[in-house]
Amino acid sequence: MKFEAITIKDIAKALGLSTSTVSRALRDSFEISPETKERVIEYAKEHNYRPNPIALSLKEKRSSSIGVLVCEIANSFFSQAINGIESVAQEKGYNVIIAQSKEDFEKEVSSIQYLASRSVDGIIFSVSAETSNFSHIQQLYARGMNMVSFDRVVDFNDIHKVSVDNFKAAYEATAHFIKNGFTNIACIANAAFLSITKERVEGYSAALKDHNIELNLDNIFYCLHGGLNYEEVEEIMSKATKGKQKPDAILACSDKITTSVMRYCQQENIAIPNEIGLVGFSNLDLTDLLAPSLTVVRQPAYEMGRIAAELLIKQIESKRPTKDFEDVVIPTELHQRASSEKKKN
Amino acid sequence: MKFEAITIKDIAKALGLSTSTVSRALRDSFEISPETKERVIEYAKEHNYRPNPIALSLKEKRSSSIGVLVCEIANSFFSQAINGIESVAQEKGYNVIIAQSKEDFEKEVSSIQYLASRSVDGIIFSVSAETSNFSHIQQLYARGMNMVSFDRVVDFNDIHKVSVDNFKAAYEATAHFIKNGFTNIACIANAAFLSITKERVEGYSAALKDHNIELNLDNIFYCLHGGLNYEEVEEIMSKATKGKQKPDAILACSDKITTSVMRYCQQENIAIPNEIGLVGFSNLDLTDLLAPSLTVVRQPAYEMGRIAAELLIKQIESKRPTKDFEDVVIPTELHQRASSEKKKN
DNA sequence: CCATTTTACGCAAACGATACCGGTATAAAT
DNA sequence: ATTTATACCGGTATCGTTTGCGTAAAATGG
Repeated sequence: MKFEAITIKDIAKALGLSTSTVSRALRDSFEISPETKERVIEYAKEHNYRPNPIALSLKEKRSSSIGVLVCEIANSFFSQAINGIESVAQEKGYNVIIAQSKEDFEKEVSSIQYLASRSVDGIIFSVSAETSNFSHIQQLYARGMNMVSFDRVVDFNDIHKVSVDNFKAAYEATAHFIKNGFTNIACIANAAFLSITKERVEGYSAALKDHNIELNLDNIFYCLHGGLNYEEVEEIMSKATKGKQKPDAILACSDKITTSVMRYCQQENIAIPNEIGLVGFSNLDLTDLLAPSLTVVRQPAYEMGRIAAELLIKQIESKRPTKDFEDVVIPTELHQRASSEKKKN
Repeated sequence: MKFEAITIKDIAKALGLSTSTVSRALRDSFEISPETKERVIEYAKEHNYRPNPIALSLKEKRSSSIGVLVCEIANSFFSQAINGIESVAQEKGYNVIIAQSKEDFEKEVSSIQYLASRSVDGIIFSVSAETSNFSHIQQLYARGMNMVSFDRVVDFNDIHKVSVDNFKAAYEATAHFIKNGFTNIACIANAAFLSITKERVEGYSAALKDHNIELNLDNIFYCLHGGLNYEEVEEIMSKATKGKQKPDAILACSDKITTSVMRYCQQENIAIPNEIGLVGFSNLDLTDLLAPSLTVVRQPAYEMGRIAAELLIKQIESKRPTKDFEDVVIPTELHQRASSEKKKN
């Protein structure tokens, strides 16, 4: 089945006019007599005429749509970010096309190529957990595609970036632990080469150092697949809690990891926070209702999405190549709750 | 800035061929000599040629993209469903364009019109909480747009529908309450005219009847805005719990409502399940970790998304108009946990 | 060696909308 | 009566791609 809609040609034929006249009448050109305009507009309205956006795209060399590449839509952080992106896009007359990498490098490359081949005017992307090489992105960017790097940002300059202050977020969370009396704090992070991972681990390390706690590299764990599967976190937790130097607190550096850690502790009957403290990055809006209520680092995902979309659309609609690249860094919020309160002994 | 990519014309000019020859060479036509093919393909590869999908769309009268209209992306049910839709779309070579109604009727109408004007080959939609009139959808559908009604389905026939067995879901949840000793069960549902609301309320009512509990209409509450804002649920909860016939259990009929009810109970220090039992529709994957662990009705959102996308794409690619319309009804899962266990007195 | 087939390619139309470059008809000005 | 201005409208190229048709040149057959 195909959806056949009325075209400017149909109107022209029906009214005995040329397509150019119809086009001008619809665009309210001064060269068309009021009567003709009226006839055309009436007919168009009656037959529910809409200009074919595809024909326009071809002519204008722009599609009025932007692509969004994330690892997974069904993730509170990303779905909130997409919400923000969609809001701005809607306001400015753009479509949003989504693609998922599922933390798979190959899928990321093919998705971005697919989006690229001129079906979108620009791309907002957060790289997959497997992405340590950005050449596919850099090439596309060099060829003139408008792009905004977002959340897990790239390591090269001259591109708009929107992210949170990951260093500070992890620093504050770690300092919060220390202030609450935890000393042997483990950090379960995402894949090691991701920007967010590096920054968070650095923040974590810096906080330890500033509080005169020696950094133990065995306390830092990486999830190669971003904690996409539970088993990954399970293995790490098993290793961490069954070692001789069992940590008394855990900083979980992603939504998925946080949830998995909590689930593991429940399954293994590890009491939070008495046996082990927990602070997690999470954008779920019911972490306050968990048992125990969870101390979280919350990222302003919606706002990040809005900013990224605004930057991208501004770049798309700019006549001149962008000169000043923004590196927007947004603060996170630490919500202090029960999971990180050490019981006084 | 504009992304200028190489076209078939550029290749033709560079190699001293006509565009038709290049086109045929790239499509491996038998009319082109092996040497010419080789030259063209080599050059195309070298310059990273990709056919312009917009030009193709114009010619083929299809865009290879499908639209998805939901009320809100940042909702676990819908983001999981979109995940499923995107998976199938990706497999079959389609783009996914998303739009949000934000539970607003006007926004739904404009979004669907926008998607419609031939920029998508088909639409998967779940209507907004404000939608009681389906004429905008029916008109578009009658004009030949491929559509699949999903989750909150329409009330007319001859269209593919994908939903869960809402009647049974609510029936089972209510029966579960009764079995556990609850008798004065309230039901907080979505907007009254939604298909899911009607079916759930009917299931709830039927379960009461089958267990010889008289239906009290004052125990049924509706959220006009689908519980999108907390205040809506707060008001209902306040009214429900401060009445003379205070319910001893609540069936919360959507993700948002469930979370809001829990939050209200915590704020007002209403003990779950001792003071009030709770079963909620929810697709969040950590409801087992809540305090208390939450009895939920879980909908197979990912699977629903996949089925809807498969039906839609099958319809799009079918030569003949669809005759047999599917009404796919998928069972839900009742996960029994602490929030609905009445303490024996 | 000529007739016929085959091979290999080019031309042009088509998809829908726009915009430049015209053209014609009427009316006003000279 | 001729020119000029103005108001209105049409023709056509364009965007990138595919495809039916046409046709040279080469290959084949007798």
